[in-house]
Amino acid sequence: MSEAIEQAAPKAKRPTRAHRREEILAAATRVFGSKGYHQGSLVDVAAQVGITHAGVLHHFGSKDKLLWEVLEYRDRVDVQHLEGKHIPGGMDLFRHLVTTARLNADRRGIVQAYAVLTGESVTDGHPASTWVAHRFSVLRGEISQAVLALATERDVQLPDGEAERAANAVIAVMDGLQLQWLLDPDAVDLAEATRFSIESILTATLGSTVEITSA
Amino acid sequence: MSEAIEQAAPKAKRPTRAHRREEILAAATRVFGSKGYHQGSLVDVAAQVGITHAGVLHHFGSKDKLLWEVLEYRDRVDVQHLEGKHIPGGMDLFRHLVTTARLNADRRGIVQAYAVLTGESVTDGHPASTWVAHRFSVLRGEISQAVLALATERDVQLPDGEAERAANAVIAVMDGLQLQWLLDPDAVDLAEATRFSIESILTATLGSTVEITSA
DNA sequence: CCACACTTACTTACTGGTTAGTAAGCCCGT
DNA sequence: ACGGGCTTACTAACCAGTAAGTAAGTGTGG
Repeated sequence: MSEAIEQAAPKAKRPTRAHRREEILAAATRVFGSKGYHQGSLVDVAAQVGITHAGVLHHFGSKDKLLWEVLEYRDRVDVQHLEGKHIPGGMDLFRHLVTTARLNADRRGIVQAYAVLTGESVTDGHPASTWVAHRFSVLRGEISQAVLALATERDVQLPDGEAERAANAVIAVMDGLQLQWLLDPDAVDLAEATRFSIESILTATLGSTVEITSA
Repeated sequence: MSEAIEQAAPKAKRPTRAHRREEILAAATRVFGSKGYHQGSLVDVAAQVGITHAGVLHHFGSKDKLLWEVLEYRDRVDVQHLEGKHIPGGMDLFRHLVTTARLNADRRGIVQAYAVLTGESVTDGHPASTWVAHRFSVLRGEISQAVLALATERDVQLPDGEAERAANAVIAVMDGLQLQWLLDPDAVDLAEATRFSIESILTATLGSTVEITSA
């Protein structure tokens, strides 16, 4: 899917199609992140890679399609630091979530893009809404699975729907903390607050202290 | 502040200034909620009250000022169901938060407006960003105060900054749950999920079971 | 009590700006 | 020499804000 991203210096050759698309996706992530989808224009995106907005459309066809690829691009970046490509389960999943939060504290642009697009997605007919809804439902499934695994591991019998409630709370707290952190980075330590919140929810759900140790 | 809103049928007189402004604010809340601030136009707002966009500007001067008044309007609506106008402390505050969540489940428009504008506010130079940041800091203060009150009440010694961490988690979970609920109302029971999440955080923070009983 | 002065609540018409998308053509590398 | 990658040029739509005009109301002095 991504070959030939190297070749940085030698002669300023014409960029390959794949490389150019990657550049545009990175630029679009920055622009949509800092201005939102509707307010961020193709002209802005194009300017960042030194071409005109028609050049961007040449590669992506329409603004909507560009957004879709940006969202998929984020997914790719999100899991690229995992060794095995599969998402972990049980306690490893929560460790992964905290680790991601720690990494995110140094990737403001991506966090901002995610927050802005998620917020915008609740507007009527927004092109990102199905993507966000789908993402939530996938996360919900994975996290509630992990909660159930922990409960089984600790011989705890959970009331019906409790794992889903905990999963919703975990997702909510991560998104909410990102918002607060974006608006006032000094008020929230993203990684620490995420760890604290998830631990709290798991501890209360499982009825015994849960600690998430660093990876 | 609001006199002569009655007089429904008789002759279709000219609406008073106060009444007209109220109508426009309600319309703007709907429009900004369903389309966002940038994408929602003054023409949209004006059409909902049956005037032109210039008529809206006559009352509010500019789109930015209209937004500001919409945000203040939401604050007013938010606390109007409280008997005494002051915000409660201690356990009453958490009861209030859950009650508000329950009411919000039947006020989708307002929740949507809040979510959309909060999300948009993290974009660069957004007119709502200072309002949202201020709102967060006020909430943070009130909630951490309430957590401290509960801790004192139960003779619990909290580590330094623990009350603020809990407050951040509570705020985050409420915002995050609203997002999920807006995108998929069937996946989240707003009031129930809010109660569960806040109880979890408080229970874990205070080290003993906390239950939030209905008001 | 009523006419004249003034204010309020708009409308219509316009300005200057920005937008996504299209069409046609140019240039460079292969 | 040909095709991909791009530019220039354009369109049609939409935007917030301004200016000027109008009709309906309100207050007041005689």
